[in-house]
Amino acid sequence: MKKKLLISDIAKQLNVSITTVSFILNGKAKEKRISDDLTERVQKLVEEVGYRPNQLAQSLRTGKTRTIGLMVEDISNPFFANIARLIEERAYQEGYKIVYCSTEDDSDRTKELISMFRDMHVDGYIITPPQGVEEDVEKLIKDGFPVVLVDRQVAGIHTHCVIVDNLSGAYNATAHLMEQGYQNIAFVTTDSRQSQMLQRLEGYRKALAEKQLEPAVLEVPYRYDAKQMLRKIVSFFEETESIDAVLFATNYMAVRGLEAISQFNPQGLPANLGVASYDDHDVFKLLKPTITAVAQPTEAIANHVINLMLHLLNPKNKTSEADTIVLPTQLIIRNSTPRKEVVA
Amino acid sequence: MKKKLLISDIAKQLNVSITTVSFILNGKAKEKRISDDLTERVQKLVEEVGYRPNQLAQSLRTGKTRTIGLMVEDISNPFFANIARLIEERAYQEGYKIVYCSTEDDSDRTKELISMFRDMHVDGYIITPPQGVEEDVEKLIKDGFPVVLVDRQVAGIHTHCVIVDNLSGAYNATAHLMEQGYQNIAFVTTDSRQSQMLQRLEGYRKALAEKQLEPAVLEVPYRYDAKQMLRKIVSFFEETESIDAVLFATNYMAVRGLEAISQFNPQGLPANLGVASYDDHDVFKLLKPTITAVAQPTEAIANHVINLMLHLLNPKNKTSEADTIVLPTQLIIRNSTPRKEVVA
DNA sequence: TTTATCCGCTAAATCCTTTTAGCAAATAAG
DNA sequence: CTTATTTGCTAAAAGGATTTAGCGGATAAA
Repeated sequence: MKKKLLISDIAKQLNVSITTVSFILNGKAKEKRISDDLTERVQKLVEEVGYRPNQLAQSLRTGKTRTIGLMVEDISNPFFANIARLIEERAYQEGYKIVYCSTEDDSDRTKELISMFRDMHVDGYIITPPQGVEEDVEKLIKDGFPVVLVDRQVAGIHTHCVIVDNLSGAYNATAHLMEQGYQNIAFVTTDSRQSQMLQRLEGYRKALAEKQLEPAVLEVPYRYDAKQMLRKIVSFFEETESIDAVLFATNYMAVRGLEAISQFNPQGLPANLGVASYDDHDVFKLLKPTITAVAQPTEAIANHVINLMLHLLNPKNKTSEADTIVLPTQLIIRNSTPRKEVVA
Repeated sequence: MKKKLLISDIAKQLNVSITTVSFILNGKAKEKRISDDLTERVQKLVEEVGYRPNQLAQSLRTGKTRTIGLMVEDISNPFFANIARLIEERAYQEGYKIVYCSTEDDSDRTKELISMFRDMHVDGYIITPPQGVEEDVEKLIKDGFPVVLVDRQVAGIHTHCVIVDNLSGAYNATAHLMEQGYQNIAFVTTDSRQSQMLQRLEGYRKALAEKQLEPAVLEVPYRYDAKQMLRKIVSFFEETESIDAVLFATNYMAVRGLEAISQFNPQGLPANLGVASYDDHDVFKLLKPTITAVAQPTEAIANHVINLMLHLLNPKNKTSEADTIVLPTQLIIRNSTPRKEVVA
């Protein structure tokens, strides 16, 4: 295990000062009027011996770690996993590392994680905020850290934010089901008061109201595990028999819900049932009845988020106004009829 | 933005030396014979003012970051996302952070990531290694870093390793299909030479050989995207019409493959086709024909990995022999008949 | 009485950079 | 011929902790 090279080793080799080497390595050769000749010799040696500055020492001195903290609700949820993956990709290209973790939508846990990230000296924060962390996040902002919220907004936090048009998404999905002739459309959602969930509910209600149809909403407690959720959905369907179509508020609820439904029909899902889901899923196209889905623009979300963050991290940019980016969803219609895709 | 507290602030407040405070905070009060009285006063003040040591300074001095680098093939793959999630959970409990990233099974990328992790001074490495990184990983080991491999082995790397019994898993799935009466069982896999894939292939071949059945293997190039993969599978089925059952080597190939199959049957998947998949998937139970799956013990994998890593990170433990842990899979049989689960 | 040991704590070195302030020699300006 | 300015580089401080080596006085052992 050969011992790590130090900047002093480089300096000694070339009979120059540490300062000079540091300037050159940090691209300040010109600014500090180091001769081109010396600049080259230093760069050549550094290259040859493979010297790499100690990042801890660098960070200690500069206060920057070139690390971004990413807190999603659940990294094992494909929606977040995909976004994380795309953000990570871009971040690495720009010389940033990503540290991520799952909040589980728990405010205490989230507070702890924020504090952990502070301890780690991350340069910026990307967060899908649960309720109840307003103060902690506002504190981050007040302390001058770049903060970008994703997927949901929280009243009381005034910062940059990337979300999708949940209301229209749910509205369009519901409208589509109505166009197909369904009259008793249920909405299965969670009981959490996350903004994106409330907006989806509103979109559903709005579409029904326009046709004077009655809403039928099931709120499954957020903390329910797969089994409990399944049971809850089963009994909901038992109680409200007239239902002929369902809109699920998330893809994992759709999966669980379809499982519940199939318990009625050992032969499989009833072909006459109308099913739509907020958030698409790889396997929806395999199911019968095929499932219409509100696809979220994960790539666009990730791109906007990381662009915003990189912009904020660049000291050259003045701190711009907090702006909210709302991205459109796409309704992916999967009927027996030829499939079309329509921008919502 | 109140300025950060320093250890010197604490020391000054109590008229003691920085050293003393440091000893107390690091649990060396007894060892260094600091009086109980002073120890308490220091702890009380630290608590009151909320002092937290600067981790960068700590790490610079100690050389430890309490960070573990986790490199999986693809964090957006549910199998890895789940493992990552579980590992993260335990790591946080033990005061370790996890930094993770996706190798995409690309050796150059992986080498870069290893080098990045070194620069970050992570304390340990958890890796799903692609081919071609033997030297780099061996170097890590030689330099004294704890390294644990997951999901696959690579010849030439001699270190701790947690894998599953791929051969038996594939063997059991194939045997099950044969018991159901299927005679022409295809195996759809990737062309990558990853150890776990080769073992699955071997399990499949072994089962067929015992009954003198002919194998029919399709290797889809690893770099193919969803569309290309689909096309490849479609043409395979067209060419080999006699096939009456398929074993897919991964769950994402299964999803793609089922899509391909359903292109023949606009009504849905043919009910008489036998389908099994290595790696289970949330939605398999919704499909017709239901899909028998080789479930991997994600929780056990994650637990073994993190336990091993924590053990290695503990300086009290002598460096133990490199050992390979092989975990059993579970064959989840989903037939029209009542579902049973059998340990493989 | 002398020597050794223990007690309770601390000064200073160390980890490895970046950055501020400035020096000595050479050139330009007055 | 002074006095500024520029040039090319550097010494030393700073960043915030951990850790080694040790100090002066009190007690115990010989």
